[in-house]
Amino acid sequence: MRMGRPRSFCVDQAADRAMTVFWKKGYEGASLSDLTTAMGINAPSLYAAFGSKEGLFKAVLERYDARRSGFMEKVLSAPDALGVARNYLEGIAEFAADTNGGANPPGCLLVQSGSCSDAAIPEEVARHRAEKEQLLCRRFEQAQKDGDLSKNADPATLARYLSAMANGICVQAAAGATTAELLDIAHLALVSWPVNAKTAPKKKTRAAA
Amino acid sequence: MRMGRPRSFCVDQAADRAMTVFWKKGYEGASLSDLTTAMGINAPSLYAAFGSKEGLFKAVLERYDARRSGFMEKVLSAPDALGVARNYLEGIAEFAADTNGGANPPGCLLVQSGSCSDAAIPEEVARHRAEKEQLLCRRFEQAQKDGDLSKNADPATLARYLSAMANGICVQAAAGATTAELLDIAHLALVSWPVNAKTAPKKKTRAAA
DNA sequence: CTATTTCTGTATTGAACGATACAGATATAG
DNA sequence: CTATATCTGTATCGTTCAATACAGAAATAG
Repeated sequence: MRMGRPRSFCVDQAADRAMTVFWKKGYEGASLSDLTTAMGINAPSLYAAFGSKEGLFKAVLERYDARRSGFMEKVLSAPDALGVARNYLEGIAEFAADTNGGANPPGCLLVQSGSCSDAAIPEEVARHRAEKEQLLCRRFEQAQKDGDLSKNADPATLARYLSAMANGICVQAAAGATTAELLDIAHLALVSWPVNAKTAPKKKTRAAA
Repeated sequence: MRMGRPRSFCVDQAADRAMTVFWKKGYEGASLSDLTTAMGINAPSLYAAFGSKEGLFKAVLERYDARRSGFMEKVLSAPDALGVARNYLEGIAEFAADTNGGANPPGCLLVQSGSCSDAAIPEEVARHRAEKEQLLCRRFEQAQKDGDLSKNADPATLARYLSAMANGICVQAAAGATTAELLDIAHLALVSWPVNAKTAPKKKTRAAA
């Protein structure tokens, strides 16, 4: 054990509790008072552990990613590109409407804080979103090699499309849409998938794998 | 002219200047100091004209709607449902990436401020988004009567789909996507339009995955 | 044991927040 | 003209903000 008085709280648990505050109120809306109360610690402990409010927020984003890494793995492990897309959008639709028993508001933490007096915050959040978009893009590049995605399709565009759709679903969820409504949107979005649609980007029909 | 000393500034112009501040920094991030500086007036004048920071924000939202009412009219006046959808998404894609010569950031004012310590703000913004969604829904109901939209399609779902897509496009724009990228997304989203797709949604009843 | 290190709670910091009191300026009403 | 009403700028209100100083508590190291 390290020298000195041991920490009396769990950093991960504290970050989890801070997450719900940021989620509900946004970065600027979450005051230090809100945060320390929810985390069950005092301000000096927060600063010792996370450095600053921004440091805490970044730690929360990392924790958010860690929580949802299992979801992305499941999405990417689908047997073909369409399966990936379906897993992704359906998963987002269900997740976005899930308030986790009231622990968090509907929507997605990474789609909040779109603007902020400190521009570093929206940029940081956007970076986390872009990470997932890139995972999708890479997966679709592989799908093209595997032959389960049309050579005419552009993996980057498809990934951007899914990402945009997912973000839009989260906005709708935050405004109170039901899971069923979100799933309807997701399914409508999947109709345009190159393998399904007759009017694929750059016209050339291709047999399904 | 009214009794008393006349107002020395234009309310609409002041609201326009406040709009860019809210747009860049969000509701909470925009301080009274930021706002009065941009508006070129002092705090008492702001409070006399708008009542409060929240009152100013609501006035800005109304002004935003007024500015874009011409766009919605043009969108809704398309000859058929697909034309409406295309006008809408293409217009959003172009608008979202347009910084108006640096006057405003990319994205949409109505997609910012997703969370806030005062929940009335996200609700107000969501209400303004929902207004446009309802306009689309009504237009699609009319399109069904006119026969240029499949009877199997659900106008409300289609409107929600377009709205979600538009919001997603705005999120991508705020993160720095180019007009061309946004248009690619928009066009991909239009492929799923019932009139185009062979696999149109056949049942209005909600089905689980 | 003593010395050192690190965390804890209390109490507080200066700055910035949203919002006003006030007095002077400028209009109308009679 | 005087009286009244409304807007203007200055100067400031009390509150809350994010962030710390400090002293005591609780661990290790020798």
